[in-house]
Amino acid sequence: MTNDTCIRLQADIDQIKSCREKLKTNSKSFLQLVQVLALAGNEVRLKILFLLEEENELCPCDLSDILGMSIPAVSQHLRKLKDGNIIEARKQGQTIFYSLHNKHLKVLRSFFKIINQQNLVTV
Amino acid sequence: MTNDTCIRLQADIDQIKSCREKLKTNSKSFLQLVQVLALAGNEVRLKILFLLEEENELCPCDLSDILGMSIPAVSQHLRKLKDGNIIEARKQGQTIFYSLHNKHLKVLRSFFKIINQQNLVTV
DNA sequence: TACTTATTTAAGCAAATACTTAAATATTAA
DNA sequence: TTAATATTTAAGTATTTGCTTAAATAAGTA
Repeated sequence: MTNDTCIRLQADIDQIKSCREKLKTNSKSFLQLVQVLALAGNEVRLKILFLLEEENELCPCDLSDILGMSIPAVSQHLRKLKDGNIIEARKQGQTIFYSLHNKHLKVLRSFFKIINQQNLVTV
Repeated sequence: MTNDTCIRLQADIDQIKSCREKLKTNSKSFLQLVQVLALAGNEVRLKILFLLEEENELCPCDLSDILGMSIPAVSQHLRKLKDGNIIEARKQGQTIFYSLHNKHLKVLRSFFKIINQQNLVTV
């Protein structure tokens, strides 16, 4: 703690303590949610998630076609989503179908809801 | 379109077209939502947003104290949130109080709801 | 006026991100 | 077994991110 730390004279010590405790209480929730938000906070990945919700399952090849980007690029996004337990893979022959994982469906659905609502408003 | 493009033999052309259209229809919504998700998808910023919801308003100084990080670091996060119209500033003397901006309250509230729900489940 | 306080801004830098191309893996077809 | 297809992985790179420290603003105080 160097002397350039800013402790306001009027700072409410109790408020600050209470805030620290709130953060501590919810620390796990923050970590979990941040992970999902960070993954969904990328245009390509949000589109992938949205499409998986709409179409149930899609393969990297189709996604690459739909999104107009290279297969490795799509594949790397899928890997991140899979590592985060947000999507899961099903293999059928040489094709791999990705779909939304149950674990974070609730959170994701709240995103999709927003997308659809925004659409109703802005159009 | 190089020859290494992957167009599956069994690809459902209609499905792909329909997906492309869905993306186009929602393109604005994606951009808007992605911006919020990306900003909230950082642990420090999510905590700041959560605290602002809980405490109504806080200054950079208190946030730095609560979060245990330097003032410039906090200030730079606040700037991003302000640039994204997620928070707004009120000046009182030499103190600047930040609070959640109306524009994205709905989206943010859905995040906070998740945090609180997760907490009920995991504890 | 000079000093302290609250905050921002700027420059610098290490780490993370998101792509590219090329190579590796695995399944199916000839 | 060889070739084609679907996908992943790896290496390289430009850009972005999130911090640090130091300096600049701006408001209140002595």
